[in-house]
Amino acid sequence: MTTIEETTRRLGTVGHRLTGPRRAVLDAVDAARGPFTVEELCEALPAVGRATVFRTMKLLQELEIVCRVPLEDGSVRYQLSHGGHHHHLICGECGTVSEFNDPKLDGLIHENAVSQRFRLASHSLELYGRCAACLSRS
Amino acid sequence: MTTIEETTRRLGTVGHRLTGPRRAVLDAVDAARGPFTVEELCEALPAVGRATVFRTMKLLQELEIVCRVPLEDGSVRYQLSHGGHHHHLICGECGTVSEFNDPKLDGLIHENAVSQRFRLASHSLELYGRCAACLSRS
DNA sequence: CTGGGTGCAAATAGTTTGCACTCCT
DNA sequence: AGGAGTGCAAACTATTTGCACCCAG
Repeated sequence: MTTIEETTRRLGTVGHRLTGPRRAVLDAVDAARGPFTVEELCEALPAVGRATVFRTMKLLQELEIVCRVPLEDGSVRYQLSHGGHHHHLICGECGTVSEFNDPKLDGLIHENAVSQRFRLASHSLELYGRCAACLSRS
Repeated sequence: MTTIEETTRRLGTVGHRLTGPRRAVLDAVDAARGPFTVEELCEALPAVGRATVFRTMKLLQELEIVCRVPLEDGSVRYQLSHGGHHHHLICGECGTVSEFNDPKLDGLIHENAVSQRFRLASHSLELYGRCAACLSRS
């Protein structure tokens, strides 16, 4: 099932409308190979209003269709997500962002919270460095 | 040794000047009990120019005197840091941010990077939830 | 005395909001 | 038909920059 089909279905079940602009944003997000900024999305969709792009991106984040990727310099990218809890491997050379998940890691994070008597609600972990492709290329 | 004394020394060794405005920013940072925004710092220091506050904060981050704390909503706070590598426990109720460090955790993060053939340069981990003080209060 | 540092104002970037209008369902 | 969704422009928040002036070393 494509992202678009799946999302169309999800939008419906959650009581949202599938409108032209939303479809356009979704297409653009789906077509993007890697991470992108809202600005880039706006440029790719001159027919869609800026505010709508922002509103739609917020919606897609809530639906876990895209995820927010914070870079080291404080800027933010977005990327089509596989959904669910995960962490990011962010390549500083090519910009590629891949997702990974490790229950052991999450467990250890939880243990730390417990030992500090902290009630953990969520956490975020980003790894910065160079991806395998860039390493082999150099 | 106080933060101010230590920083004065550090500024000198790295070839930076200890000026009035820098001293003022440093005093304000040192006086802050918890995390703060640059905006709050500016309000507390009407005599210091906005740009200088930003420039000084950037400098203090490089010297690891303060650290940047990204909140869940994407906004950013700063806080006097103990320096060195650490992670954050961020209380969504009182806003308190405490630092912690766990070599086992860092080790596991490293293992994940290795298994993905990713050359890890750095990473950041933030835990969001409620601190012990807030939990016992309710 | 001289270059790093500063203040100010303007510029830039990123995001949100008010409101009249549109169009899915 | 009716309310969710949209476009636009203006408002906002956050941060940076150009430039003339200043002062710590």
